[in-house]
Amino acid sequence: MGRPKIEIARIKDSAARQVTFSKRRTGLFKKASELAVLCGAQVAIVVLSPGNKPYSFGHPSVDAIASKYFQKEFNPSDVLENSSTMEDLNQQLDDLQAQINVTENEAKVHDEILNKYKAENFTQLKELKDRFVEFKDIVKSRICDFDISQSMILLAKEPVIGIKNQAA
Amino acid sequence: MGRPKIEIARIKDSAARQVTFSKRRTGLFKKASELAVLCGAQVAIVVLSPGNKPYSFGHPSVDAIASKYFQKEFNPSDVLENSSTMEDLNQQLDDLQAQINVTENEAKVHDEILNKYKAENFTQLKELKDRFVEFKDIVKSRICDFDISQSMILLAKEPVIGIKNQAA
DNA sequence: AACTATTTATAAGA
DNA sequence: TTCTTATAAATAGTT
Repeated sequence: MGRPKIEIARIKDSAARQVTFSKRRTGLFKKASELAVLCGAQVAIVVLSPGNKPYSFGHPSVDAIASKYFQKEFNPSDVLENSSTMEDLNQQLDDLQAQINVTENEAKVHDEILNKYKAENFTQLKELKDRFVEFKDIVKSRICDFDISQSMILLAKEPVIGIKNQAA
Repeated sequence: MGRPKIEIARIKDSAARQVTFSKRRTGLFKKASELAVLCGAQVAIVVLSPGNKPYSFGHPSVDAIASKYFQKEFNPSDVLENSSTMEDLNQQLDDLQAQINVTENEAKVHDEILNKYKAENFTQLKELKDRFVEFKDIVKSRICDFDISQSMILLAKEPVIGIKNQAA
């Protein structure tokens, strides 16, 4: 970067941190804008400063992108009964297993390229985290979308107990 | 940028556009990560490709930042907030993010121990896969056992949510 | 998936 | 803060 190479770690000096925050936030938004224009992509960014002050960038808008992102294929009416959803889940699982298998095999072959696969696993890990977030969102939205008093639920490691007792 | 200076306008050639999308998306997420770490900021990015395929980056998570940004209350009742289930999910997410952060930092420090972390990531990956399987099974069992239109879905390690509101 | 020439981003300093 | 400048980092086109 500038003259010195810096390490990516929290900047201790608060004035310097503020300056860097301002510069890099501007740079990030510029990059986002370029990505959107060059590639016809939609990009939404929300940045919260350490003091929780929000800054946002959206192309076309944060709201539009957020609603797409959070709704996705999971609308209250067609969420889980939709067989394609289950197929999606199965497909995702298959893909995941395939990735694991590939990684496992390749890792045995070339010790030299372990680092590369390490990086790929890391990406997968982050993607899985996002998927996990997604699940949580689904749960949350389901709870929001229906009257709690009408329902019972359950997310269980083991199959659900007590639902039938609701009527009782 | 590379050899030629390019103008920021939609790339016409679709193959080239895809390549640029991939490169710049990676670069954008890296910049976002650096901003978050350097400045202690929270950053969420959602990118939708022209084909609407979603990619996301979140530090600590898209979900957490979106919740703050939109200031949404997700609970029609306040049951959820007291739910140990949601807390568990959030805790798991936090742990996951923490693991990711740790790995990310450590990997930069000691190249020599990359393989060790690789192995740990791999373990985490498999554990996540198991968790994903678990989710899927839960979903599937719920679909089998209940009429979706009459039900709500609840993710809980224990069936503790909302029962008390039934009478209300 | 690499390479590399070049542009772009930016850390310090003024 | 804004501008400057040296230098690190990103990346467009190529192979």
